[in-house]
Amino acid sequence: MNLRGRIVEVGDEREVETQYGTRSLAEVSIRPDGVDDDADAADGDAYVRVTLWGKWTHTADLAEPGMDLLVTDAEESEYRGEKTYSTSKESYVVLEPDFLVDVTDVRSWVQCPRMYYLNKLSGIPLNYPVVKGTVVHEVFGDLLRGRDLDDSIDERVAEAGLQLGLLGYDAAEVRDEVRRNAAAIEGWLAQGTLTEEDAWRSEYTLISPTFGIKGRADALRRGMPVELKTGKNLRRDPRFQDKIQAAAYALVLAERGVPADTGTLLYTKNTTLERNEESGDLSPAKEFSIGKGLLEFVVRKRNEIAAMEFDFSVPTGFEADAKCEYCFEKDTCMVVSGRLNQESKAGQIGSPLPEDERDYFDRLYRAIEEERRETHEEYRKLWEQSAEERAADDRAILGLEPAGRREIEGGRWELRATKTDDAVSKLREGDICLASDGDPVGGHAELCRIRELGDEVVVTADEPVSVRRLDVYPSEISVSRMLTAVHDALLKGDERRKDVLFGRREPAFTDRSSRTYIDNNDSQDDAVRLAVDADDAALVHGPPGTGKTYTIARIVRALVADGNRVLLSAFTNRAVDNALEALRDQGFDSIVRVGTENGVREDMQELRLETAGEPNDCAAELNGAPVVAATTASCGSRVVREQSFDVALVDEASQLTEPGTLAAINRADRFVLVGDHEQLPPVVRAENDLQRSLFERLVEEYPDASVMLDRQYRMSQRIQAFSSAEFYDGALRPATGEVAAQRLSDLGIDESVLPDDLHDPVAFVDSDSPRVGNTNPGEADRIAELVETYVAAGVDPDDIGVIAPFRAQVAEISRRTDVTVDTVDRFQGSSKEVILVSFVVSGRIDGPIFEDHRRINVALTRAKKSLVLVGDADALASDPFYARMLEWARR
DNA sequence: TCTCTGCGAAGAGGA
Repeated sequence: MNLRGRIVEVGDEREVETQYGTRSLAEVSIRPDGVDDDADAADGDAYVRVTLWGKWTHTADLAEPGMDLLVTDAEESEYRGEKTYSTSKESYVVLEPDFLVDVTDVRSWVQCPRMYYLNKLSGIPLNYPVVKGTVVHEVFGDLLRGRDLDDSIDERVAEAGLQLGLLGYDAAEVRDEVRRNAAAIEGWLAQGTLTEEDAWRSEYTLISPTFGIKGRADALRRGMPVELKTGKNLRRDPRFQDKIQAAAYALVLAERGVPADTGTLLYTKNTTLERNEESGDLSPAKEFSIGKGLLEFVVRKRNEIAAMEFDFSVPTGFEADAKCEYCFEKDTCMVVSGRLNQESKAGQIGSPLPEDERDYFDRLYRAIEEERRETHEEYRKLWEQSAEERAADDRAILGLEPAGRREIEGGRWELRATKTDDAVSKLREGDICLASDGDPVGGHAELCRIRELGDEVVVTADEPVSVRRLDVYPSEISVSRMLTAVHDALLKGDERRKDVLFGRREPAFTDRSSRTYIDNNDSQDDAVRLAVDADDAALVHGPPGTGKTYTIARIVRALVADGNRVLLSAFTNRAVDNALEALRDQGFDSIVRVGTENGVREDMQELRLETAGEPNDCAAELNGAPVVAATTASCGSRVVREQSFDVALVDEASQLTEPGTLAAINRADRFVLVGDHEQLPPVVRAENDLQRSLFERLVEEYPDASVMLDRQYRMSQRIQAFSSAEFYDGALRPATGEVAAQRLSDLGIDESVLPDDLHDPVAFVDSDSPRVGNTNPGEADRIAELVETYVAAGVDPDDIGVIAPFRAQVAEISRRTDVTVDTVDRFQGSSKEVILVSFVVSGRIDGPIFEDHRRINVALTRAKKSLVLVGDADALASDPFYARMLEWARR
């Protein structure tokens, strides 16, 4: 049986005499899953003792109370009337199984735990071995799928064009080198033993809930893992860490019931001309047998990582017997150790960062790692939640019926399936997701890209799968990039900027020009001047409708005119593209847009940087661009990390975590942040230090470095009044009399046909209807009627929007009307002539979504001419803030 | 059960 629970107590290791001789053991007490946390120790079933035998005492040594422990194939026995458990010959002991360790991380940990840590912290920079390695891996996959070698090389090298160009490589030389590597693969494939195509699988995605491991095997050959290495190894055996990697995949396969006892390492730099020193072998392939002992070793190493991550500790390198003098990362290791004052086997160089910077690092490191755990939680849901729960959570599309497959170019597959219901999900066209036969973890699953998501679903994948279900596949990328951003800011960041970030120096400004940039709006004009004059940082506070995007475009133009290279960034693709649209409207289009094909709006595609092609051309396009536009997530990408700018301008800065903002501003000497901390804050999964944006912190710290845009062009006076008073100290005002006085009649609507209670630009309709979960069907009915009323009065349905706090209510209302219905969060940044807000609550106002009043500020400031609040008056009146809102709406 | 956008998904190397 598998035994799992939370560790309560860990005993010391000791030795006992058994019939097999002296053996070591350690006892661990756990509270098994399913036993109530409050259960008393005296309660017989509350705790269970598990004896970990032999080498598993190593894992006991890492264990701490509070950690989760899993013992597979545990043996049950009675000892003095008490039921106890112990490890058996078949057992594995897994610490914190929910912490999913990547196979490549186990590999680097085995090399040196410090290398694991450094890779995580600083990310792997753009370098040739990695780029080439990726290309060779792709060509390998193509060959397995039966593709022509030259076609594959041409295409795969072209795909890496931008990266190769930035590294200064020429396509022809790379093709030659890849061809030499591929020759080793081809030669091996041609040895004749591998004729049955069915025995091969390429790029196999594996997740192991039991062992807490995830990864992608390069290939499976007759069920055995094959790892490709683009280096050279002339010795008889595979390198130890390479074996570990293959063995980790074998472990996951074992969980799936298909144990692998042999692993193959393919060293493609071993040419058939070079004879193996010891064995005389000519083959680049090295096989090794995978025994239980090796698998157990992998699990113990994996446990070391999980244990270290559990308490956020930092490895020193002494855990391993790797020799620092041979390590490529030695210098980096010593610098990081020195700056962060970490103990390290390699030693330290340089003096430690000031204490407040190290505190900041520790705080953010912890917060980011908490986010990582939340991401792992998302993986866990893949197998913990039932299919129906996942579908209800919008994380899966179920009930697909396979409707054909077709082999496409490159030996890949286009898979079709038909939807049997109209359930919604987070999945969008262009997303990477997990397509499966219905069981995403234990069954056949492939990572795929969604091409079409209508009644028919079309995906492309490396291998064919009968698509019955699609699941969101979580990614750690954003978490990893946050961490590297913090690393870059502290360890590579300019001292001058750090002084500003850490409150040691006020941002400085140089009077560069006294010219007027915008002549009909003083605060916008001030904002542009502030940004142009900033030597360090400028902050532009833009409440709803104040012409933020226009101002941003004007700032960028002014900066470029002064000879600056500008990075234009924002949290979302939509905001980036909006800023670009404004720039182009102002006649400026020397812009390169960095981003995925899917993320970039259709009309901005022509600005998008081509990442595939002739290396020199790709690199020149990027390097020569005076303005580069990308989301902050993209700013953390390997390519953009290589770029430098004079100024970084970040929109939606109030929605960004500090690390998210750092990712962009790290690339530049100076920065301009634009945002509104009275609107939505960053969305983070865990409650931690990431909840407050850098924008908000700096606006409060340096009021003199900020300008608030105070004229709004969106709402009538009546609509803006509450927001202005509650959130902007009354400083927000209509830009013109026309804006202030606008009414539906301006659209040619005869307002007299509207019922009396809708005559005022702000109206309240008491729904007096009960909340059901996160919906309020009665309120939804009322909203639909109101929409009809406006449409009947002549309002264009496109001019009407409905906002609700919960997605469930959004769905409820969407079923009743065709106008745009969305959550507050998704409505941020846009507006409509008429907005109806559904509050859902009844009884008492509670729940986190109502506590953050900034969300309400967003909801109430989307309407231009008419705003209708629909809710339960009694419930709203129970809270002072909402009571004030009611008073305003009912005036 | 609160809200949710991004991101290549992984990729290398030597005494």
